[in-house]
Amino acid sequence: MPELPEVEVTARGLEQSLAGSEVAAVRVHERRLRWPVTAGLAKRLQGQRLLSVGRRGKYLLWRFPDGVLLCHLGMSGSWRLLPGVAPGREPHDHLEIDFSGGAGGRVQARYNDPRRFGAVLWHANARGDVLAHPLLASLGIEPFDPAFGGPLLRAGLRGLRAPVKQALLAGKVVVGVGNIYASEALFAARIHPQARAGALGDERCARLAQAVRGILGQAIAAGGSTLRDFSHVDGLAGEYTVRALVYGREGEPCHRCGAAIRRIVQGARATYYCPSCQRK
DNA sequence: AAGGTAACCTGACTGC
DNA sequence: TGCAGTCAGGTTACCT
Repeated sequence: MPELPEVEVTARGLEQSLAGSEVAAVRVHERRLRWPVTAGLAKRLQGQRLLSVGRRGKYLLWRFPDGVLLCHLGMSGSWRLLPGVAPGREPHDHLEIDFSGGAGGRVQARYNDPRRFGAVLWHANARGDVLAHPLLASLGIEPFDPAFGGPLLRAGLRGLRAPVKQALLAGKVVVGVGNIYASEALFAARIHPQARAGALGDERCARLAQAVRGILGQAIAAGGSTLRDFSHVDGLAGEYTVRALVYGREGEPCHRCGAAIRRIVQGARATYYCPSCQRK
């Protein structure tokens, strides 16, 4: 589920409803996520006012006066907002945070994560800037940073012998390109997923940078809907119809040239591409 | 030091 | 219907 667009939309939703309100209670039902949920989380959060909710890569950053709640959704995590003091729990609801005193009155945020690949960690301000946290320090540039573009992408890929698909996915050059969007961006840029990352020239890097930004931007505009599941047109006169052009379409005709879409495996992950439109 | 691979987990789906 | 096997949108840790 969660690639960058969904994380971005989640951050905006949380910030809109919860910023300015205060943590009234925290209940941790299951600590065993990717790493154990920080011990004593309730004590650290209790009574603190949520300042903002942002994002770095696919990490959510809940900023409080004393520190930052770092949260990653892994493969199957999600946050839901429930009005008031919502009773009952669904399977895989691992964490609940009750907020009060904000614009929306009492609101509860619940973290659900069937596969438990996600993370919920507290970073105290006393430990320094959260962006220097080991999980964040080596992340690539944000795709919507004005500095990101062909030249920076090319500089980042220089010298890499890995296939460009895997270089994108690694997130060391630019963050936010998940498995679906990697295939989609390469299709949009007409670059073969097995092309050597370091071999891409100025022009193809410029196309790829633009494709990455374009695809992610579209998905955010469409409300963070993930390409794969998105099958219906939304109400706005079909303005934001986002669908996968190659991902999950093995054997189906390419929308650009009609050739059969191929599926290969790179680093144990599926990649889809058009063998005719995309060149090494 | 870049690059490959195993590992973390549950659930949905496929084919016998 | 049941059961085994495969695959899933992410990332780190570890080995070469």
